[in-house]
Amino acid sequence: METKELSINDYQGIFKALADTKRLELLQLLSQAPGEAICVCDLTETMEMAQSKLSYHLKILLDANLITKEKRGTWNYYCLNPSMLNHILSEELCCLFRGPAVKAEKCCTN
Amino acid sequence: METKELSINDYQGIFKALADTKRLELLQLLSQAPGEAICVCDLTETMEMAQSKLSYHLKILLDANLITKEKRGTWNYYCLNPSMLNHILSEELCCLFRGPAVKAEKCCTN
DNA sequence: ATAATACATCAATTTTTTTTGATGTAAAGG
DNA sequence: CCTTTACATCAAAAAAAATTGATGTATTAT
Repeated sequence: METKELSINDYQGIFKALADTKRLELLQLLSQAPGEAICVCDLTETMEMAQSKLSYHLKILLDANLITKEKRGTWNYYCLNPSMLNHILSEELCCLFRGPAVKAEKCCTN
Repeated sequence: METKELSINDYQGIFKALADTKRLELLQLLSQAPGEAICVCDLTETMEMAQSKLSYHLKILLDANLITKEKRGTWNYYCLNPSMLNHILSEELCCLFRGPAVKAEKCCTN
């Protein structure tokens, strides 16, 4: 999915999605599971959050196009969307929230 | 001022400050006045905002360390804080909200 | 001095977000 | 089938942020 021509309003929405500790932790968590997809049930444990709350926050990240979702049977797997994250965040923040850069950059030593 | 060791909570605050159309427009406006300092009274005109509202939003940007403030007499002049902006935002966003990069990068053709 | 300008800040209100618990649905398991 | 698991979503309540108008205080200008 191409990231193109975002309006100032889109940016507001994206930053709003990033403007929450829980959601930043979610991104961090997703970025630490390299390649691995993570389902909501895994997250409820790790994040110690009620499921409905988790779904709520995941949806916000999803709507902002910061993560992607893939349904497999009953499970919903979430991943980072590096293209959007790279478009928004600085190199310096990559290790925190963005996960390893896609384009084989010298980003995140792993 | 050095940008160092920000916590996930700090980032939440910074993104929250960015998560508003008016504030993004303010950054954009500041970034378009290269070098020039801008006082609140100028902004009230350009932004068509009540003064108290403007002060409120400027304070949020200021608290997030995204802009700086300098008092000269009755006037308060605001500028971008490139060090923070560069730390947070991608190169791609520089032309929109960050103003020309400090370190003579090929950023923002002006 | 007096008046006008340039703000910050405050209190009250409105608007937006977040949280919580409940409900519904589809898939998987027995 | 019947039960359990894995979700999304919804409505009500709580919490946080934004707007508005008013007030106060420097600082210029007259």
